[in-house]
Amino acid sequence: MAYPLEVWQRAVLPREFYQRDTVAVARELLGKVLVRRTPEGVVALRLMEVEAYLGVDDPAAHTAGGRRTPRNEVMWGEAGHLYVYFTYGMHFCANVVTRAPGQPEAVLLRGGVVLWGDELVQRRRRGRGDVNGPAKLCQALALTRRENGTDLTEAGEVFLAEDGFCVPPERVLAVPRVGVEYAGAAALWPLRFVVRGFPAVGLRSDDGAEGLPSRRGAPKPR
DNA sequence: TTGCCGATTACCT
DNA sequence: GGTAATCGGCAAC
Repeated sequence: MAYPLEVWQRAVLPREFYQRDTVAVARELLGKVLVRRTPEGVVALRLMEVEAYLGVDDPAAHTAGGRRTPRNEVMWGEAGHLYVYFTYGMHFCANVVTRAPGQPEAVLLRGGVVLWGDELVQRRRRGRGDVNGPAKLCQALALTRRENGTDLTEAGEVFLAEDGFCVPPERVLAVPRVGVEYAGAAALWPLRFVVRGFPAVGLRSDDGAEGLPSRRGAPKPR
């Protein structure tokens, strides 16, 4: 097959994709391809886990209550840009900005499956190839403060693309977000979206991995 | 200017 | 399951 980078470069997600409802964007980001180019090579990741952050009315968001600081400035701007921040003194986390300017909402990129550049990922992750967790994702893709504000709709050093891969809605799990206990009731909002079977932190990894209704137990969701 | 704590991870028991 | 590592953001003093 042709070098897949060429394929992804021709299928970059347009601005309009990001300018919609944040929950819809989050759900639809699952299955999309995050492409990262550096002098070291190309890494491509199929997104399997994300979290929605709903702006000023979401106590768990950096922009909760209308907070606007140099750090979260990108969230206040145009949709389709990358918001990267530093946390815990040693980690970076990457988000995709959604909605319109003045509506500071975003989707945190938490994990995925490496489609290209596995060797490079292994090197950056010190021998590990798993990309489940926002800081691991940034490490695997070499995303740092330098990439903060990058426009993801241009096929440059970081962008998101569509390649026809489809995640059926019934394979998407909606569960509470991680590490936001301080946000009170909002910590329970089911704004974390995971593709069933993806080995995400704090989730059973054997649930419907083959797309079969394997022991769909007691409570019937929905 | 100070001080607390975080949208985490890895490694220990 | 517990916790150290490690530092910048941000609110309060």
